[in-house]
Amino acid sequence: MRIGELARRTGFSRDAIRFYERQGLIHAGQSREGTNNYKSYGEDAVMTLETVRDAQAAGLSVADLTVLLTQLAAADAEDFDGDAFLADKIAEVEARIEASARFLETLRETRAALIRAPYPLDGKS
Amino acid sequence: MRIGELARRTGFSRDAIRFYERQGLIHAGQSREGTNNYKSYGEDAVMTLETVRDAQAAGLSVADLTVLLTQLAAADAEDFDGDAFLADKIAEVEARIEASARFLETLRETRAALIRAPYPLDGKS
DNA sequence: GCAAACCATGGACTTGAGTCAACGGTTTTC
DNA sequence: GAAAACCGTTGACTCAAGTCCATGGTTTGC
Repeated sequence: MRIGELARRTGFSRDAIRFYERQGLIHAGQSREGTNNYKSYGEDAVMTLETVRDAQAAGLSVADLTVLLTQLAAADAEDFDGDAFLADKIAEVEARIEASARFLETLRETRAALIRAPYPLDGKS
Repeated sequence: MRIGELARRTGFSRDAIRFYERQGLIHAGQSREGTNNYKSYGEDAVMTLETVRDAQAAGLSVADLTVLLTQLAAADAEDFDGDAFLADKIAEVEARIEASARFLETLRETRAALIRAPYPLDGKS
């Protein structure tokens, strides 16, 4: 598919997709027709970009993602030390989820308090 | 306490703390002695900054935090419509936690696969 | 057959979240 | 009583993650 369809299907802008491609997150072949120089993306690009979306929500940088994805692709274990990186990122994401859950609880309590007492200055009226 | 202690106790840099103060996230009084112009922060600043740390992990911007904190302080319900903002942020954080959990699962599966088959190119040796 | 919609490339620009450097004043410590 | 460590302010700078714009070529819809 071409970049427009990929953009529609993933919700990323074309410019963002091009940016990710420059960073090595996804790869495209040339249109087999050779007549134009349009790039052509496979279904895997959709999957990758969906993962990218989740990873961003989890706080990973594009640089981190690039390392992860290229290391997974070339998982030939000579550089299996990528496991340390992986373990690192897992710990990071776990910590971020915990912090987020704490903060979510704060938000919920705050909201409950506001709803319970919408007019806190009204005690003696 | 002065900014150095606040920095030590929260793990934020002095510059970051000053930045948050400029953005209205925390507030300081002047040192009561008046002899110098050092700012003086209360215990509440420590709490606030701890919340800020969690909120950042949850993906909130400093601008969002400023709105939340000032709205909570001035929760006099004339502008109770802040509830909509609150509900919004709650939904956002929930979504981010779910995406993060999905991504975490991906990371874990990846790691398990790598550990199970550390030398995937070695099938026939 | 032509206008509208699409594509690639390059480079400049933007925004958020700080960091850094320089300056001069203050407090602490030896 | 100095040197080291701290403080405030200002303004320039950085870095990530894109966005925007211009230019020029290609495809598609009517």
